[in-house]
Amino acid sequence: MKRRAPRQADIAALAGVSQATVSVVLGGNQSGVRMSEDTRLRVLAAAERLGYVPDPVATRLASKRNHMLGLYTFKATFPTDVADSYYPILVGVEEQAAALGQDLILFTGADGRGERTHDEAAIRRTRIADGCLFFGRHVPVDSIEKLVESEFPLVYIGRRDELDGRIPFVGADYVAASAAVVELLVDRGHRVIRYVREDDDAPSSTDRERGVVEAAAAAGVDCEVVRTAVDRGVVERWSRDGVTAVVVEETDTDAAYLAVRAAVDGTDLSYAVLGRPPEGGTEVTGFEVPRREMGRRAVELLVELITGDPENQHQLLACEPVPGTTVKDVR
Amino acid sequence: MKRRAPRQADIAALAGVSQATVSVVLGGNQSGVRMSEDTRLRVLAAAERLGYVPDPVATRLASKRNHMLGLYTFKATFPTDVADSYYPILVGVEEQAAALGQDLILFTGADGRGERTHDEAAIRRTRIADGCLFFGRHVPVDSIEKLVESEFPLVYIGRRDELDGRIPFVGADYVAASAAVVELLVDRGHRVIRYVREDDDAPSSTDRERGVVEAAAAAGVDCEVVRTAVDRGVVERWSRDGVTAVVVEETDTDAAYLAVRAAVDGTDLSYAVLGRPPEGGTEVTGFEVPRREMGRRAVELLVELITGDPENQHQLLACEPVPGTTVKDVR
DNA sequence: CCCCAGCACTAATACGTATTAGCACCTTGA
DNA sequence: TCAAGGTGCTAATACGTATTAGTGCTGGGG
Repeated sequence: MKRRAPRQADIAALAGVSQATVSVVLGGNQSGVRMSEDTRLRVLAAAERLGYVPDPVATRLASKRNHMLGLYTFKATFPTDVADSYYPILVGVEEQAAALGQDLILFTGADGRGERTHDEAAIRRTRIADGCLFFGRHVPVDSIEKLVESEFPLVYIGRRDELDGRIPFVGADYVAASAAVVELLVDRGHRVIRYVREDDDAPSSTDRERGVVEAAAAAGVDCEVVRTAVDRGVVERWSRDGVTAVVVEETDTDAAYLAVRAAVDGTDLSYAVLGRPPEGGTEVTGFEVPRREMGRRAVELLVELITGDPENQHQLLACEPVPGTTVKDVR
Repeated sequence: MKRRAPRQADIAALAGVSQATVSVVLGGNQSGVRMSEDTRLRVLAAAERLGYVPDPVATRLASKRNHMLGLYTFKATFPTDVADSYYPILVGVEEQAAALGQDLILFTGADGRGERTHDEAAIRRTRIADGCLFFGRHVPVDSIEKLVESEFPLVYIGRRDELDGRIPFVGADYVAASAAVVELLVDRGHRVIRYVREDDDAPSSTDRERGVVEAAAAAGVDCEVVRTAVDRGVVERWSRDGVTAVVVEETDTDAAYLAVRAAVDGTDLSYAVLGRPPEGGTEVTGFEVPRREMGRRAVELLVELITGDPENQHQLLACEPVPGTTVKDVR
């Protein structure tokens, strides 16, 4: 009783032509095969009547494109925490994909646990799409290298420098944005500051550190980098050392930021964040990562890679500064 | 320079066997073909040496299912407003899809504008997946009917009664939940209330109205249904008429709710919402729609439909009451 | 009447893997 | 010596579409 989805062969039978003819007609006759208008219309009518939809898998096997973009993230795609940093990225991706007429395949990985492992098989599966976006703090280099080697179009969301720059990406310019935060502190008179960061060497962390350290050096400011947990005790020590401001990295969990905020509360230390924490009353000094725009641009770049005329395979987007209210002037 | 990825045929040549043998060996010999251990090892060794990786596209073409579920929504999939009501649904869908080893295809529609029209072609495209989830206040009946007719597995998120119940769904029991809200008002002594609803006859609206009206009738309470905009003037009139409480429908936009809240502010009218508006200080009396669970269950049901042993094709989930603080006692 | 030039299609094949019927060979027993 | 039964593998085909070389037809000119 179960009617199968219609295929080109069914259309062909209905229209009294061959499967090849159907393929040619539905494909818009790219190769310029001679075809009467009458036949063309008969085929189209038959296709319409049967509600034909091309099988993307077969399409893909037989040729090139199927107008689907993959999206592979190294954790649950829809995090429970709505405020999570990459929701805006997804918004941008979806927007631009729709604008360019591409569907989206979310590769969920097969394990079903939240923490996505770097699953070889799952990553390979991305080949079903015309190309794939990847997102995550780290790169499973071997798997990704295989894809890159075989010239499978892919774009990372976030700067990457693995594989000698052979990984195209759209990222945020954390170096410049972080430097700007430090410069703001300097302008306000701060001369002794601390930088608290995650103990994890993803580019998004090292870039921020670079921006901070370089800007501090350029201004001749004392800036120690701290990779350990911060509490009241640490803050008191800082005060004795003449520290007047703290800069904190922002991450998904915001653990470091929250710790610093709690420890600093009630003191007269200034603080700033290298990003923009979820709203919570006070506007914290820092900058806005253009996540939505990153999503959009990543899709744009990916489609360019697929169609073969990529503009700039390594894009860094500027971050808008957020003045905020958590940095005071130092006399 | 572009080395083709090795195929089973290459392995076969290297190991001195046929492609079929390679397929059998690499497939773990599910069908119990007789095979000497020696040959098996030769094949595996050859595969290893060539760094073979199965082509997922070909694999899927050759087998029947592709382990992809579609998700079609009648507006932008990732709404800009993060608090939007269906984000939690997506979370549930993704969770359960991952748990069941299914990938997700988000059909973006080809037009690229935010407001998704009921796009025939886009809806047909859902056939790409093994089955598809649909979500939206209304049903494009003709398109959906074609899918249902051809026994394409689909599940609506939200109750539907179109097509004589031939549309499987997972919805929320708004009738019961709405009745419970009215019963709570009655318990607190309210005898004259008003029900403000959208002027739109989606099932999620009519179900709520039914719950409210039936519960009011059962309790012998005066409850007029209001479909027009509410402002200060209206509220004042209500007060003169002895109204002590208002019940408001909750929707995506929350326009009605916000209007009522504003109009009621400062008066001593009680109010309750048929749902749970985004946090904004006070906890409003109402109920929690189990959206995430709906997403999960919808995926579950869809997979059952695909594999052929559906439990219950029409599921209504209970909503957890939220006591809240916006209903006062009436002496 | 034959030949050639278009015309309108189609036959054949490729893409890479999965599935299964069945072939060729060997051993054993009578 | 032949049948029966077992072993080890392969030929053939399916999956659905894209591509291209080529086939049969028609009509007009010589």
